[in-house]
Amino acid sequence: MAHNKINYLDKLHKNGYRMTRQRRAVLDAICQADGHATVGEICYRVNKLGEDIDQSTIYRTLNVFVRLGIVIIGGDVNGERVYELVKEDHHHHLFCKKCGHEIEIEKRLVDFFYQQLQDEYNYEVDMDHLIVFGTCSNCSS
Amino acid sequence: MAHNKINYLDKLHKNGYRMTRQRRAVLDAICQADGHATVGEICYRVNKLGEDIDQSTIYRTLNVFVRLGIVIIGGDVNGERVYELVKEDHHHHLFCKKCGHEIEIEKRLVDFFYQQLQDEYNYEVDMDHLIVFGTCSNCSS
DNA sequence: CTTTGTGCAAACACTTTGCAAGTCC
DNA sequence: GGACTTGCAAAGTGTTTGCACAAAG
Repeated sequence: MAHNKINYLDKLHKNGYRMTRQRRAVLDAICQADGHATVGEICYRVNKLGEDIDQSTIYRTLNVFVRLGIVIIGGDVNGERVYELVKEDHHHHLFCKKCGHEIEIEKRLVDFFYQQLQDEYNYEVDMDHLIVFGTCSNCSS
Repeated sequence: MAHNKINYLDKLHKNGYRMTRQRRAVLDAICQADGHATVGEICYRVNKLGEDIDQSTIYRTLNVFVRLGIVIIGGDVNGERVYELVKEDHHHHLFCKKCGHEIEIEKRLVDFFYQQLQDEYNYEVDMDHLIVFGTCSNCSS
């Protein structure tokens, strides 16, 4: 995790942004939430970390992170956006609907599939995120 | 499409709901929008159909449809929910994050990809629903 | 010391809700 | 006629923005 933070710092600096106490806290909060959280959850965890950060700051921070590709918006749950940390590895998952366990899909499989989509539909596919739902071998037996 | 509407009528009646001018119009509007639309788009199309329906009615109608499984919430684009008609076919989509438009992915591409996942990970993949996010050719140019 | 970031409060936008009047079966 | 629906207006949420002050490089 420490290693990742250096990358984040780099990304911020390279784009003229600064690293602040608040941004660090938001990053930590999302990490502690397994890399994905709503603003509500982030607030809660930030408070537990002993920080007191305004909601507007959290929104602005998240928007900066999205702009820099540090975080993506993963959809919404009950009208609340879910923000997800983009990690270097761990992009593509098989998600078991029964036990909730995730298996990483090998890059070469995804790449081939995406390449086809790109070619056939002239679509710029978002490489950050793919989740395929199903049932793992444990649960299906 | 007419065929589908009968199903919708059935679903409503079986659950104690009624078919009304407004609900028909909302259904038509979503159909005309290729089966997926935000509330804003629905309003626009409903007006073009010569109907004048209150937004609250549209929201209530959509919530009924979601409850009955006639429609699902497909995510959000810029904070607006995207409502999608549930159709028998049309399971696999490329979804443009910018304009919200969807392209169906040909079954053979998905099948090949899924077959690989099945084989390599012994995973029983859920065939119902795949959405790949990206940017369509219109929006990326 | 200049530029960027923060907190506060107010503004926005999307969605939901209470209630009286209207509509479907 | 009785239960379900609608329109209207008002209230709720989640998110964004303007501005003066604070902090980072």
